[in-house]
Amino acid sequence: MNYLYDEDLYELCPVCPGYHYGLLTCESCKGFFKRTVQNNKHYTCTESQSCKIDKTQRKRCPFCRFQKCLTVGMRLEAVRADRMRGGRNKFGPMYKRDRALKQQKKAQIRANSFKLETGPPVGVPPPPPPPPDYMLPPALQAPEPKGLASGPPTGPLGDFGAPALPMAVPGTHGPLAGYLYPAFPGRAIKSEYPEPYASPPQPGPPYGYPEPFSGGPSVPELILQLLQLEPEEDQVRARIVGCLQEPAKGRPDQPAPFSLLCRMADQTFISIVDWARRCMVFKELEVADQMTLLQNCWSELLVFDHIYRQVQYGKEGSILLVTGQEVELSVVASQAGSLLHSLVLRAQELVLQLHALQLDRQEFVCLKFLILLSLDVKFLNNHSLVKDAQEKANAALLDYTLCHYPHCGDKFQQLLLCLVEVRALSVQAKEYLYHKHLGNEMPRNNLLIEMLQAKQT
DNA sequence: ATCTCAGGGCCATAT
DNA sequence: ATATGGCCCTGAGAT
Repeated sequence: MNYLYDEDLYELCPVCPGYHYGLLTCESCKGFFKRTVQNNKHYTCTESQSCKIDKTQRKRCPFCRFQKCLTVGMRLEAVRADRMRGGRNKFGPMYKRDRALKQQKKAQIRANSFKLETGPPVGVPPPPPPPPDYMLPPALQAPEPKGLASGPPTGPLGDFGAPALPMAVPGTHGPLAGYLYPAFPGRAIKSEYPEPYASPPQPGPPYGYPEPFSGGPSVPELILQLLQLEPEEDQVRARIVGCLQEPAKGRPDQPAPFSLLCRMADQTFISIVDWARRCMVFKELEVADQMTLLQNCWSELLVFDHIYRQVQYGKEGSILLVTGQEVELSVVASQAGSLLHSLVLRAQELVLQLHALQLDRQEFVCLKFLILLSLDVKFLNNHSLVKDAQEKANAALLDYTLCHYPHCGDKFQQLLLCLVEVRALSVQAKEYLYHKHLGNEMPRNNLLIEMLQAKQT
């Protein structure tokens, strides 16, 4: 008999916290994962791809359940294409480490239950800390994949790292410092959560499971940290909707929808700056470097924010605004003007591409971080910190994609290629903004125009 | 040679 | 009708 029902062997399943046997996961998640991979199932999430997955709710969203399976370290390649039964797979060392950790946990639980008989109740002890070193998965330790393991040749971001715009990259930040601070009253970039809407540091990962699964290939530490920094979509939405409900101080002659759109973009940008300020590495930088980085990437971060919202939203015929409003593309076509319409359509193409690539939340946060740091370090004072972070983020993304999407070997490169398109889109978006600005169509005190102008000085 | 355990399949039950 | 999940079979690698 292989399956033991001895209570001592009941342990938490890392996917849906609950009991399972001597296996890596419970039978239900094992079966679910197997069926999903074998039958090549594709699910979609009706929410924001961050559904809570636990024992009672795991059936509600197969998409998020499968994502969680991948996140905690279940491996696609462990499902055999030939369906051969029996035998052992090639992840011996990984499972050994996991088993060792389980043994430790078991011993602790035993010791604890002994204490229960002799002393006051004691909570379940925390699991042993994961190994301090984030170990590269076997795929990276092996000689292949050629050309990937060593990273792109021209710096961590390859060509993406170099500014594509002909505009001068600010070596000095005099003009910017002069405008960004007034634009953010009481908002020195390094301040410590003074804003009412700024999310406080979150105690744990945003998902249902409290700890990253320590035994499996798991998710690189850097990505886990980035996931924790992600603001709650609901909170961001609530704050922005609240801001937009205040009467506009803009020009009365302006069409209300466009003015609203501009304020929405401004508020989204403020959320992005908040995120950046909480971001590791970025928050360690001196303000001048922070400014330089933000000047370089603000429009790309805005574009990428929009793009990822559409990837999650998943409808082709309409777009989802940060406020939660859905706008039909036909409405965009008829009301937005041709420039904005073509911009939206071009963005939708990238959305489709990323959807096909199955961009997930882990990759999204890592790409966002790469965008934030995507500047040749020669323009910064603290070269080493940023360069090191760029390399780590690239390695984390490569590592994650190889580990969790081994069937599409070049996902890493494809994702970086998408960033090139994000940059191109952001250039087009800035051209659009500038066009509106020249036509005197932008609301007064618009943050994005200030960013645009600061960039050009 | 025997044991282990992580694969797969089956099928009653749930949705 | 389809998905779920508990139970059992299988067989390469470990002992």
